[in-house]
Amino acid sequence: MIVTVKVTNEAPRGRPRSSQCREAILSAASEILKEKGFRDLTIEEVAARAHVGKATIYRNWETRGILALDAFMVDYLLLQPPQRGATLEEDLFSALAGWVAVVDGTPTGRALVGLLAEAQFDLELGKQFRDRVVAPARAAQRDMIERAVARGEIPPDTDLEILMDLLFGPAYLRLLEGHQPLSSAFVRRIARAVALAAREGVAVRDL
Amino acid sequence: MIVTVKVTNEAPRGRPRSSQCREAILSAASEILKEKGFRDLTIEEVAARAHVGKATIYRNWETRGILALDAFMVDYLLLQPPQRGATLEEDLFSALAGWVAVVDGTPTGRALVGLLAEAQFDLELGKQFRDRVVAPARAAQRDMIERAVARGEIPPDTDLEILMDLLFGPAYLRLLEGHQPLSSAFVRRIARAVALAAREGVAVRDL
Amino acid sequence: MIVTVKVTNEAPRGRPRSSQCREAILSAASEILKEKGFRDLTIEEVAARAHVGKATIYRNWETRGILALDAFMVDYLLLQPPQRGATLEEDLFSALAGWVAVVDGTPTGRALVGLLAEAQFDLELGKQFRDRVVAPARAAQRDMIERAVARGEIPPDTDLEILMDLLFGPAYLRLLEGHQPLSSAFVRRIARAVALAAREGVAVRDL
Amino acid sequence: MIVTVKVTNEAPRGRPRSSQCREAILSAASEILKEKGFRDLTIEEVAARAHVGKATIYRNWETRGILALDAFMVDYLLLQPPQRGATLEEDLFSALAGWVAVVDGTPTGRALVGLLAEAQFDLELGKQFRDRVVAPARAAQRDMIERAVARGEIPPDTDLEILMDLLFGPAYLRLLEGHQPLSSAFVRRIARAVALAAREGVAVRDL
DNA sequence: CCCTAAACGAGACGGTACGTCTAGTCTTATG
DNA sequence: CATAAGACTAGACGTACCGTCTCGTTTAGGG
Repeated sequence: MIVTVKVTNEAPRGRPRSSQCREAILSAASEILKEKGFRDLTIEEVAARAHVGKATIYRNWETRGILALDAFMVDYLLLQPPQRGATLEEDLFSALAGWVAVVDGTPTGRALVGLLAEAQFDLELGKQFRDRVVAPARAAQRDMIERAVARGEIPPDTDLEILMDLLFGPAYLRLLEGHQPLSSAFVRRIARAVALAAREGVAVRDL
Repeated sequence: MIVTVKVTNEAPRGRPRSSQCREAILSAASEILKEKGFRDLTIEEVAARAHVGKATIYRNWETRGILALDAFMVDYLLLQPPQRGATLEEDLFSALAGWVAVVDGTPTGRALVGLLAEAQFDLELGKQFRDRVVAPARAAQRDMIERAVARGEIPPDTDLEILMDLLFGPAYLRLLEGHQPLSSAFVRRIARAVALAAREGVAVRDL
Repeated sequence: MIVTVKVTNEAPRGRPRSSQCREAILSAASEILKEKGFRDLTIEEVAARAHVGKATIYRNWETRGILALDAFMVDYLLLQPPQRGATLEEDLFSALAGWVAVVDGTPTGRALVGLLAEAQFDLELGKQFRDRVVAPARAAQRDMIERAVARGEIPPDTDLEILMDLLFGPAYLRLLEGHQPLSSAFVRRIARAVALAAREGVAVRDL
Repeated sequence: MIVTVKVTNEAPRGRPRSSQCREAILSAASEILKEKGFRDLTIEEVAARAHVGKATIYRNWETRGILALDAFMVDYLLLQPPQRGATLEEDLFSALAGWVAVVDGTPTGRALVGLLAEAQFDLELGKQFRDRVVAPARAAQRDMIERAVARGEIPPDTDLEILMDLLFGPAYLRLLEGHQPLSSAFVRRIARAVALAAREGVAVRDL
């Protein structure tokens, strides 16, 4: 497959790529992703539903995975609600509970898992997933930690990454393995444990 | 697809199924799983490498996923080392460090993720994954908790499930998303945080 | 493309190729050839009409051209009538008139031209066309010449090839270029001219 | 497809059609015709080689076939040499030998066959082929017959069409089917046979 | 010791989807 | 307004696998 990416800043020649097209393709892909999941999302069907030639899809997206990521982002980002509580534990709870609401038993959740699996092999997809999903989420969560530091709840050099991994990791695990439900009791306890660890300085950088 | 499962205890008629066959298939599947990952494991290639007809594979395994699970188990179980330390934190550390050694940057790790993704759609695979991978692991870990209870380190009605999710979840997350390395500093801090939470009774059942 | 042709006389292994299949494909191809001509005969449509996978077609025929040749043969050979007259001119007339009836304004005629054009590029098709269409026709015509020799109408070492080219060439030309009709007056005159040339020994070998 | 044909004689508005363009297109088409033959001449490649938009080609030529005919004409006409001998047979021989030299084993010959095949389906191409290739050739050949009539070699009401079909038909046949070579012995005998037929009045109109 | 019946290898079968290519049309900016 | 460039819809190309099937060939019991 060949995807030409413009590098120079010459004047663009020929017919410009249609944004209508891109939107039709994304919304078709999004539909299929919800109905059938990532595994059964085929370029052929996206093209048919969007009334678009297959070449137009290949012209705009390098791989099926990256197309699916774009389609996934629409729903995933829209549903992420920001929250601000009085204590770190409250913030942690609402962040995790919000995520659980979006992914537990939903098409979005299944799509997320499918993308993660695909990203193990499609390295470009992995990179984009980190840049476009993980990094923005972490940036948004940084504020939560900073406010807790400002309140004096936790040490100033607390490592955001470890704390967020401790918070979301257990939930990812239950989402993936399905061995236990993502109940609100679970969310509450995880938030409490993470808050405790943070307060006790387990996550400070120079440990 | 039709897989006949014998229920009655009649005498088996005809040529018995060959265990040589099963082994050849499993080892071919295992090879491919390591070389190319779950996504690129095709029945066609397994059959060719094992010098076996495709029907023989379909006769013995319901789906590609379950075949891959069987192939995966060989490596995954062999490499799981049991450990017994002096404190809960030591035990948690060695358990997590052992798991990380098996999956971080290894074919086994990539296979694990592929299987988890497939299990979102192949429900039977999900069930078998829980029964044959998750459940035995948890059973093995139960001893670790019980010894900590016996030593008086943690409350007696501590919930194993939450504790193990707290321990392994963050590592799964880093394995999946690759946003941060599975360093030994990471493992150490996670073990410390989980031990702390356990001691403080965050995971007791009636919370 | 890869088409395996058996050369050795080993026992055949695996499922034998289905003749039903071959027949269904040929009759679908024949239909399309008549309806739309060689240019618009696509493997895709043959497969669809014959309720057959595309791979089955590619497994049995090297190229679209050779498939079309096989389909063409059915009609072309069936319609070739043998004739025996009292004089060479009568024989020549009935041979040419028979051919004209089969190809003038018929799907078979258009198919013939399409195959000839394709054969300019598909050398294997050209070879098979000569072996399976031209050579048998010439063999059948040889009898006509031999009888004329036996009757003493023409010299004994008359060259069949030249005579037949003189007979059919003009008709091919009108078929191809369509500049003049393939009328029965035309057929009559051509037969007379060829008979005359033959009698006068224009086609003897050592000329 | 839509081809706008100007009927009125209004003053032309806007940028005039470039003749440079037409030439670039024709010479690109001619190149490809020689390299790959008619079957593999694609509008896409012509446009690319001529540094021309595809629309410009469609604006100037109705079909691929007619473009190819235009490209073909350049070579075909250039190479047709006129000849004048002392007898009809000499004239016939030199006419046929000249044609054979142009088409036997040459790209021009293969292009000729491709065009003839295409013309079976593209009726407009067939018409243009007759008007621009066949008709001028016959007009040129008329002189040969008239001179033979003037010399008293052949009857005055000899049918040019039949005679030329008898002359060129056999050569077309060998060109198409390739069953026998277009040797000079072949050309000589055909010329002799046609001259004989003409002398004997086989081609007179009221036969 | 043959008979029976299922398992075996091989690979053909009807399908689906792949990623590429070309057709013929449409839409920009440029001349 | 013609042009070069190239994006657009449409659909065929030849390939790779899917899961099923149909062969001829083993390979065990049970008669």
